[in-house]
Amino acid sequence: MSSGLNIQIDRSSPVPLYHQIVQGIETAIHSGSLEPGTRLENEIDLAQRLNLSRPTMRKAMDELVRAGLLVRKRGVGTQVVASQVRRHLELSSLNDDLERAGKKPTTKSLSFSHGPADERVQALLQLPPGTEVYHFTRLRSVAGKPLAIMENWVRDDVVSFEEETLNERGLYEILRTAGVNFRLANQRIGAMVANDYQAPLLKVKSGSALVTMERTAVDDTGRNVETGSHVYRADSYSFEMTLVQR
Amino acid sequence: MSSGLNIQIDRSSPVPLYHQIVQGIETAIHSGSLEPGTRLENEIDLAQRLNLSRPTMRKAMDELVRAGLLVRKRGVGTQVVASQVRRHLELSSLNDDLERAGKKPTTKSLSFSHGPADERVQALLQLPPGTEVYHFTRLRSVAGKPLAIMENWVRDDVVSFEEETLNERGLYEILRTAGVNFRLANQRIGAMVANDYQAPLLKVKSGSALVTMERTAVDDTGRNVETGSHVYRADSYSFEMTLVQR
DNA sequence: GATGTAAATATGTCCTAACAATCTATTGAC
DNA sequence: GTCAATAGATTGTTAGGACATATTTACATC
Repeated sequence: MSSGLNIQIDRSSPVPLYHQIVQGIETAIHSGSLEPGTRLENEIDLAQRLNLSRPTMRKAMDELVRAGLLVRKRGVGTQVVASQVRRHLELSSLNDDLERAGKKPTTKSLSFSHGPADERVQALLQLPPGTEVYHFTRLRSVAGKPLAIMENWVRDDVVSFEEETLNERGLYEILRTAGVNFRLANQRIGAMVANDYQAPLLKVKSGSALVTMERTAVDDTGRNVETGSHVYRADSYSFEMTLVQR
Repeated sequence: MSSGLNIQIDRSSPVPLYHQIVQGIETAIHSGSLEPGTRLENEIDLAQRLNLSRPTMRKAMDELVRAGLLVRKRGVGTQVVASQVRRHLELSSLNDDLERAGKKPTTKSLSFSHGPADERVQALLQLPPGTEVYHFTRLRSVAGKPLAIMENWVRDDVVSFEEETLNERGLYEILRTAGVNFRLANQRIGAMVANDYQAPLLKVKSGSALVTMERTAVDDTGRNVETGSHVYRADSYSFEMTLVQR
């Protein structure tokens, strides 16, 4: 079964060629023109037909394999994965995720302070002596329905801002604007039951299930810029991800 | 600050060169000889010094960047990440994880059956007509302490086994032995509170927090081999992971 | 009919080479 | 002194080629 893959390559575009391929195949899969289970043409033919070198084609396929859209097997070929592939758990903020999903999240600041960090936060952010932190708590809602309580600590040598800003823009958006380029984050997902402080804020009964998430984010200079501890209503939120065998 | 990185390369080894580099740098970081924040030599020099081509060196570094151990910045250089990097959330089973951690998990089968799948499982596994499934529930404990209740469905055209086998070996181990090569998995992590069935099995009070995980695993031929729905005691289990910016 | 062998096919690894884009630090002009 | 242009350093992208290794298929042999 030949794939009949037809991708437009624009060599004058600033978008790297391999990324154009990634987008092209992604689109073909999501649009249904590449059905699950389809075997792709082999790398060499495909590269030749699109006037690309094999390394470029391979780099594109590598990305798709890592993203979980394709499966490769030596000596056999490359196949479209036969499953509804979920978006990879990306390094993004809740705010971004919601906006991308077409929702309109609102945020309300519950507390805001600026000063020295306690020992735990100092260790998590590996703060240099003298560096202080912003510490704040926010309630995020969608369509009037509370979704998450978010407590965060941000080092004050990367950005400076006021409490009001947090009501208008997402934290990651603020940090990106300030020139912070996030590269990776360590996070831990668990569960707890809502206590008497959380329950009324999230409009759930005390004792309801909550998803917890703790995250520390690192920027491209290697600094631990931000750490946070969030809780989500379990009936409205869960973490989806695709794991790929290395 | 030069890194003084010294890695032994064995060209007669069957282990790919780029993977030897990955291991070498990983070891150097974990052993402390490459401290967090250290700038590595540039790719070209490093490749030359180890008698490798730059693409090979880059491939190794790519992996380490994806694994969250290194951070690269164009025009600047490559740095060791200044954070305690957690192991990436891998495509592995709970049993594997526990054994790797030195624990000795025990498993008790709670139910076992073989027959046609219901609609939901049929869709999740994209079962071809006529294919049936094994359906079973297990309780996993560590040091006598119950940790998780695991309900799984496995298509019967990849493996055949008995209930007793599940008490002795992990599911993924059984499947791998049967020649299944897992490539990726889609999973969703959430939370719930323990109901009256779960609570006594896990030896927690009804209403305690549980972490939930649903997973469907795909093998190297693109088949959805297995799907499962697990619950974990929230006081003993959480999911840790490193997210990397693409 | 079962079994082993070889060829065809596909991905995996590795190399050399060149140029582009970005960031830093320095230099020079005003 | 300040700001802009520039040079150097470093990673990012792309090309083309060669050989290795795994898998399947077809064929020959027993």
